[in-house]
Amino acid sequence: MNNSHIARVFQDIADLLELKGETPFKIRAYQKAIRSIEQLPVGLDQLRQEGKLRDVPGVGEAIEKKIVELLTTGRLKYYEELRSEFPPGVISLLQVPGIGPKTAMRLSTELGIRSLEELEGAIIDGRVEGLYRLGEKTAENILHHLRSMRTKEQRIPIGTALPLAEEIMASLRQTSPIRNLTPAGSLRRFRETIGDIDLMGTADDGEAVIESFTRLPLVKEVLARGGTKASVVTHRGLQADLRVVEHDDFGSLLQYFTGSKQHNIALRERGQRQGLKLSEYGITTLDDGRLERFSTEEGFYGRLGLEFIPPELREGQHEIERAEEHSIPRLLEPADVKGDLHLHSDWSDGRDSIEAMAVAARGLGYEYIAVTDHSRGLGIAHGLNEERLRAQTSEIRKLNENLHGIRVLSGTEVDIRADGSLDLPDEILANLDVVIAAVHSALSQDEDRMTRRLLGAMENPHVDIIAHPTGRLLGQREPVALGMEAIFRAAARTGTALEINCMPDRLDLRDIHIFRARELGVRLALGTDAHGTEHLSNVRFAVGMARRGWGEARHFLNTMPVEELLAWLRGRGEAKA
DNA sequence: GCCGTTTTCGGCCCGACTGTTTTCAGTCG
Repeated sequence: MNNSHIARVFQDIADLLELKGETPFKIRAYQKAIRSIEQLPVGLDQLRQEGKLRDVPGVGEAIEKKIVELLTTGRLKYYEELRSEFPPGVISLLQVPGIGPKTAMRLSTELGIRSLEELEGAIIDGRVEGLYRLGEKTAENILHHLRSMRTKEQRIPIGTALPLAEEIMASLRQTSPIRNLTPAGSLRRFRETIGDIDLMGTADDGEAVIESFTRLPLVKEVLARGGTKASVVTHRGLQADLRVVEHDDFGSLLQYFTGSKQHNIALRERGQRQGLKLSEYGITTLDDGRLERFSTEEGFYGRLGLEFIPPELREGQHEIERAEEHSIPRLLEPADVKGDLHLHSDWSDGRDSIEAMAVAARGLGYEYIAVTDHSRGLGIAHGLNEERLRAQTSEIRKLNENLHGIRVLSGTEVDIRADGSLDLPDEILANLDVVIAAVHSALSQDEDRMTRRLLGAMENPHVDIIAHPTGRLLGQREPVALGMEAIFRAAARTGTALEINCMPDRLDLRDIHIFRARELGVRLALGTDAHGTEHLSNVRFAVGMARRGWGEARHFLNTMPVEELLAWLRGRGEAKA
């Protein structure tokens, strides 16, 4: 029973308690615990063994007991009893926007509705609008949400959302007098998936800005339009909201709309203890009812005695305590990255030549790149055999004599075969500057086998980096079964770096893994896995993940200057051997 | 159900919108 299973059980419990009409505080207590569990960088089973379950924010005596019961028996008596109190299918009605606990219960008990299909039928038959306090408009509204749930994509990868947001912002800046335009919400916090695009800005003439926004070419439908706010649907079916606020309130509002919800709740609870009431309009002193407004977030946090908290850390975990101590680390920034350690050329399945990749990388201000084409086992990707790899290495040597301002390192992305052996012999690997190893096949192996497979690769003294360790593809493929804690400990022990793969559909390792790996002293490496020059800038997505994992420049290989990096790579090989 | 620079008991974030109301319940972010 892993963390997400347990979180799901608690989510069901929270929903059921809502249906039951339990006190909101009890429900919130569950929700707080759920958020914490979802963001936990270690397994609950491990915390239990260490006796640290109660250290998890929101886990007290009762929830701890329930976690232990779930871990040891795989079941939870309280949950089963609670479920038996309600007709089957009621919980599913809560997924529909506009349907809360009260409505769900009435639909279920008065009309016998047990599923979303039955709900749709009942609305069409006109049975729903007959219920007390449920009119025609409400029924219509529910039907609309019900149908759009089917067609609308749930959350989309940040790799799709951010470029789209930037496109919107660029055209809005051109066509309207908006100032301070910036993303808010999960986009600004750099979550790996985004529900909708939230944008904010200031302007003297808010209405003119809103007007321009709703007329942008990529707007497909205008959902709502007011004097200071509008919601539109863009051509990809993604919703975008714009808020135009007064300059003097910009800090308060940006803070509020950046979230996360849990962060804001924690912040307000803290404010309350200081006799302050926090809202999107500012900070009110409870004694005299005086409202202070803030044009910057720094001012807002400062008023609470906190240092500025980078948006990527605002998840309601420990960031507020750290800001109180003024001990928030200086997080990794794009400018810290001095090179790319994972990319492909037209020697394997890349599109561009090594030289073209090198020139593009130089344009980004890099000092070096490592060419890490696939090994022979990946036939479909034109993997290199020993002979071609030797030829490539000598071409790189020649290239380096003629190239200025950038150094090309020789390397490979060697396949880790199903049996754990590597696809190229050690003597070949020994001649390369950088060796990345990765799993590309037999992805359904069980946890024990897969873990041993990766551990074996890490023990090889020539392997420097493990690429995309969990193999997940966002929204398409689950991560492979892997004992992450064992992987992290082995990586720390052997000095093998783990990659944060920058491909927007991978982002692998993910934020909570980065957090834990770093905690255990694992070195991390940023790799774009670029198959063309245009992919090199994807590094920003991994920088975002790194920041969410509280990563600092010192945790990453790519922040070293080239000579230091080469020395590290050589020294590490010797130490392992 | 959690939790403590007021508290081991008594609090618990804050505001807005919508529809169905005649003063507000329900839902959302």
